Amino acid sequence: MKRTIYHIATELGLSPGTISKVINKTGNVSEETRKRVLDYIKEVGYVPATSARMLKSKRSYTIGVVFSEDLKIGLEHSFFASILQNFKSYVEKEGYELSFIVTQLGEHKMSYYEWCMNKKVDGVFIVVGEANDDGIIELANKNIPCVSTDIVIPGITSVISDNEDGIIQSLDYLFKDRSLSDVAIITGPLKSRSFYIRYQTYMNYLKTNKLPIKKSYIVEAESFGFTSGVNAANKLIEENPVLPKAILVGSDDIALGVLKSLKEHQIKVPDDIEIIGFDDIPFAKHFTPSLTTVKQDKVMIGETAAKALINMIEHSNQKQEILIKVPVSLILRESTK
Amino acid sequence: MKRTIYHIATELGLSPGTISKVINKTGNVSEETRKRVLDYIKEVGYVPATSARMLKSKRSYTIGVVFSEDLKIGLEHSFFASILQNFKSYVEKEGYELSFIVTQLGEHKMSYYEWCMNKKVDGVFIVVGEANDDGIIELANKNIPCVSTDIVIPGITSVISDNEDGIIQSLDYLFKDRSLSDVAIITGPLKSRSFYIRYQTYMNYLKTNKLPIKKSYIVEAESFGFTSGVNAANKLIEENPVLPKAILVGSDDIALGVLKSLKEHQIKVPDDIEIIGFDDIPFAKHFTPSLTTVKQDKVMIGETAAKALINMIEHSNQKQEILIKVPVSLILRESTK
DNA sequence: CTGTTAGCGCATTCAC
DNA sequence: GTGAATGCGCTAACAG
Repeated sequence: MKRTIYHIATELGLSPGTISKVINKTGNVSEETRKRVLDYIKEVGYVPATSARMLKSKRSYTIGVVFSEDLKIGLEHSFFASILQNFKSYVEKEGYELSFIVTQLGEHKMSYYEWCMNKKVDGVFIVVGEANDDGIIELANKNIPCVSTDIVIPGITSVISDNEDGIIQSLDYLFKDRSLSDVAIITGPLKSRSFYIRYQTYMNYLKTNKLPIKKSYIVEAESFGFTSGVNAANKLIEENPVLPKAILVGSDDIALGVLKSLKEHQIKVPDDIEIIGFDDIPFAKHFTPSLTTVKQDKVMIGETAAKALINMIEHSNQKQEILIKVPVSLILRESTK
Repeated sequence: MKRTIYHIATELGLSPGTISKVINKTGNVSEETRKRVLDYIKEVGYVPATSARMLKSKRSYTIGVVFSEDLKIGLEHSFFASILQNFKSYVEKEGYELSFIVTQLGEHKMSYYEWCMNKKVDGVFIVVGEANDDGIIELANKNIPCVSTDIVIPGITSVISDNEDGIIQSLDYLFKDRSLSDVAIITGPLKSRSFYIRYQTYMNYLKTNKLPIKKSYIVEAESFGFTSGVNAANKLIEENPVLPKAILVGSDDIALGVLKSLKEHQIKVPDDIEIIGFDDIPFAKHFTPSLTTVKQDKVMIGETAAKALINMIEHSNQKQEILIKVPVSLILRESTK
């Protein structure tokens, strides 16, 4: 049977207000009746109707997810999907649920922020989106708890892998442990922030360590995928009669393409050249040769973001621009010696 | 500024009821005022507060998504993620949004169905779940529009790839076009319905075509991934001094593992043995050798499911047990000749 | 400590 | 064709 607080109030000989109080842990209720109500509620399986509660209390225990499709990065993208999955698991344990933010409600087009107001979401998690997207900037400027990953947005908390450290670990390994001399880089599109940071770190590393910088050893892939890796490697090979001893690659997807190109050119990995990727996608360890790479901790990213957001929702509500860096680790496999 | 129908009513010199009528296309409103209201609404960007609307109208324009985590198939699983993505794109165009169904709301544990009632979702899309899960069975038995994919549940509409046809196409190719004699099968865990159907179809094909069935040519992988493919292939090789001419593999993930094992055993693909997978995962075309496989149309599955569900929601509301099969196609690549 | 009451913003009668 | 009244189920403020 469908019940309201009124039903359970009369059934218990109490008033609706009291029921509401015990449910919301607010106001004074004697321990005795509190327990009585709680027991009864559990017994009959009563749950407050979310819509009515939302109407009054102006919140929804729901977190909006920005997963823009404009970038044609959908849920198919395992990296983001995985972060979202881990985020989801965590917030659900805390009693929140997820709802995808859309920019259209029925007929009406609306901004992310309008949608949030309309749905009364408690906070938003920006998984995929562009830092200069108007909708996202509006969100950042309004007073609604926000956490992002991957992209960094002025004014809001971001949880992101320690890209710098990943590159430094890789480079230390190549230059120091392996004592190599020349390390090239094949980066992903530099308009993407993460790729840019990785590239920057590489450049800085060479500079601060007074290592030679060779322009032809720097190639920017035209896109994110395997094929662009193949193309980038082809270009590198073409332009360099003498190849570097190692290549740092901006992402595993691209790196696997690089490996493919190398194989087609009969260049042996890791004997002729060593390769290090970034991400540790599931397939990295299955490829032949398996790929040495910087592992991003998707579980920790998702959970850290979840914790940060819930904390903002339940406590401060204070928005602050923090960059939370999640540690990465270099996984050594066959593509390096 | 935040508005309610009352605001816009007074601003227009009308009454709230009238506004409501034009928004909901109900009752009689003169064409003139209708237009006036519509225009004004658009101008000021008014959108009815969902919570209030839900409270009254008992619906939410939201579709619940069952994406059980019990099977440890999360959003990371690209096949399901992709279907969900395509489903999402479609329903959003139609003005619906997605919300993940959870079984816990705050403190209270609840069933899928209770959650649906509470959230007043208009329908549910079962992406990942077990056919014999109590929660799912309850959903199927209640009067709420439901569509599933991958799993088939008594009483509800399911959208699923034409597994039979995929296997028949593969087998026809191998036996008829290529005139091979022996084709083995490495199937995924048979407790999974899709794998079971594929396996069944293989057996039936051999039987009806009076082809010899060799027990050692039938291997069930212990799990879904790459590694289980390696193991299964190892087992097949071990048990068969004389290898089959081709292997049908239950999924691409497994097939790539099989290719790896073959490579390690110095068995040439496709010269010594030909391989056909199932799914057409993104990586299938990048592997060396690239994998011939049966492509599942994730776009069509997602969209077909969306259409079916929206149709149920907006029209019949009649639940019916239908199995909608989505065509598959054999993609020829290097792993076959 | 508990009960009463007034909305939250909208949709739906039922009058007009 | 339009407006006023009522209630959806709940919370919060206030009385008692």
